[in-house]
Amino acid sequence: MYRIGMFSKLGKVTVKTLHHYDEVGLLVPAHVDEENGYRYYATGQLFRLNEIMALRQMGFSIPEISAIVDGHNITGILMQRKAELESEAQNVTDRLFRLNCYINEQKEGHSMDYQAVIKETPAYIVYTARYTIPNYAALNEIMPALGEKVGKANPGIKCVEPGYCFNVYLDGEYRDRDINVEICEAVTAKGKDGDGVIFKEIPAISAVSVLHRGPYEKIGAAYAYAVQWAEQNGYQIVDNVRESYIDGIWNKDNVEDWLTEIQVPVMRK
Amino acid sequence: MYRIGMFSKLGKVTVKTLHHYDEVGLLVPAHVDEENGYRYYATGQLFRLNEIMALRQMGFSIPEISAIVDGHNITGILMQRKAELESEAQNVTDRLFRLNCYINEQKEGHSMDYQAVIKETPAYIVYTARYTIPNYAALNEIMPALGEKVGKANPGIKCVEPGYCFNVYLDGEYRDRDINVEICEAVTAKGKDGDGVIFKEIPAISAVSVLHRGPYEKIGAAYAYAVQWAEQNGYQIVDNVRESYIDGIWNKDNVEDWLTEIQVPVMRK
DNA sequence: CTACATCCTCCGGCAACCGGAGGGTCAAGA
DNA sequence: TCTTGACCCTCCGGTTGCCGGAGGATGTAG
Repeated sequence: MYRIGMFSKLGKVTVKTLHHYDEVGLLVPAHVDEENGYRYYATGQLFRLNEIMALRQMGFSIPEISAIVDGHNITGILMQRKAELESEAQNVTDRLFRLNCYINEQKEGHSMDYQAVIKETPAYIVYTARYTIPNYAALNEIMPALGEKVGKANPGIKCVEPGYCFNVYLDGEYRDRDINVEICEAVTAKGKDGDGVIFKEIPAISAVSVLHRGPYEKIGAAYAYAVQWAEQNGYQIVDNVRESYIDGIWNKDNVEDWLTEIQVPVMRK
Repeated sequence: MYRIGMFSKLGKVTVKTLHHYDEVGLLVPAHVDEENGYRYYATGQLFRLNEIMALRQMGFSIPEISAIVDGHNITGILMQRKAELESEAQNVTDRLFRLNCYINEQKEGHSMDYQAVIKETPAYIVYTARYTIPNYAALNEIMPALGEKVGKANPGIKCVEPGYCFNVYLDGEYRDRDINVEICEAVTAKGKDGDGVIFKEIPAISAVSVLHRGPYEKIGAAYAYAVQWAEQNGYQIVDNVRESYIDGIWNKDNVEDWLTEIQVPVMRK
């Protein structure tokens, strides 16, 4: 029987770790002196310690290790951890890829015009209406008119502004004229459909988010960047692109201050 | 200017996170009401928020992000993080491999005779002497005699027992007769060489550690397991194998209680 | 005027320990 | 026999990036 310091050297762990394992009941000393509280370990406990360390080195948590060494539901925990590790591996390579993209952009020095980031958007209830518009500027008339129309037809419905008004572009590719667009505005509850207006619930998704500042004519670059970034980083585009209007003609006079978010719905490939 | 709740929805982060970023100075509100402490954010701050989120998704810490977005020593931090991520990727695949090994052994059901674990051994000062012994049992006579001899020749030197007496096997392969062995015993300071005894300092290393219980004749299996495990898990053996004697004839009568640790010095391939 | 949503500031918790304070214990040397 | 130094104990706070909740103030809609 050794005192904790010696046992810690035999097992190559710190005394603090042994204290901790004692406290959580993972490895309790073979004997504890009742007078002074000294912990005494038997050499045979090195087996258990070695197993604990082996499992720790595979990344198991302490409760998991407790379960494994005590023989509870071993296979389940093992398989779960395996899945976790696999997704973690995926994660790390993703991060590495993104970091490399970032470093490259940094080097090329075009001063980071755009920043892509993955965001989880919640589910919304929206009303929608489809249009084919000649150009982006036409939105400035259509959207307020539509809002008013829906508001009148459904008096109880409240709009969940801001940023929760967005458009979905139905064309597979970017274009700046004769655009097929579905205007969506998030509301608190479903109203009744009619007059080209449809209420629907759209699910929560992950999306690549890119912010664009300035007039809508130049938004193609942000759009292109987001799509390219998604492809490069191993994401698959799973739905039409959305644009969410944050600042615009309704609150900013200067076109250069308009702010729009591009959202490209994606999934892991 | 939006209050924190709205801004958190625009940016798809929690209010708690914004509080935290304010507290650590990473993203402070454009304006704070002096009366009630309400935080107000400008839409333009979404750019900074997006950059922060992008960097967080690459795994940077908050101090690192602060440095990056404020433009300090960007390249250094980026490269460092890249290196970290690469070693992390290595780490995760290693873990995964080890876990798979473990799962396989579990399945094959030979009840985990041995457990391999990587340990960091510290540097020691040791005295050494080389012998060719006919079999393991011969150690039981040689080792105490050697200890006594060295003790007499170097009165000031203390032995750092236990477990710090180990043998290094000079044969490249395992054998159970005519063994070339270097006996090493850790001591507190260097003494003077002579009579076949040499003091030396051995450096800290990583080693695969496997515990063996029972007589020395059966130790070959543990030895084999350790070496095989090291190879399978992508480690390179960088030095002769050591055996560290934890329990033996000096304190246990029953041979089945003898406890020995095999240490195979390794490095990442 | 009254809900109700939203905001504020603490405070504690999470995982697996580490570091240190403050104080008791033990063996060896003077 | 006393002292020194190594070792041991418990308790407390800190690490990272937030989350959850308590308790209380504020803002907005009906």
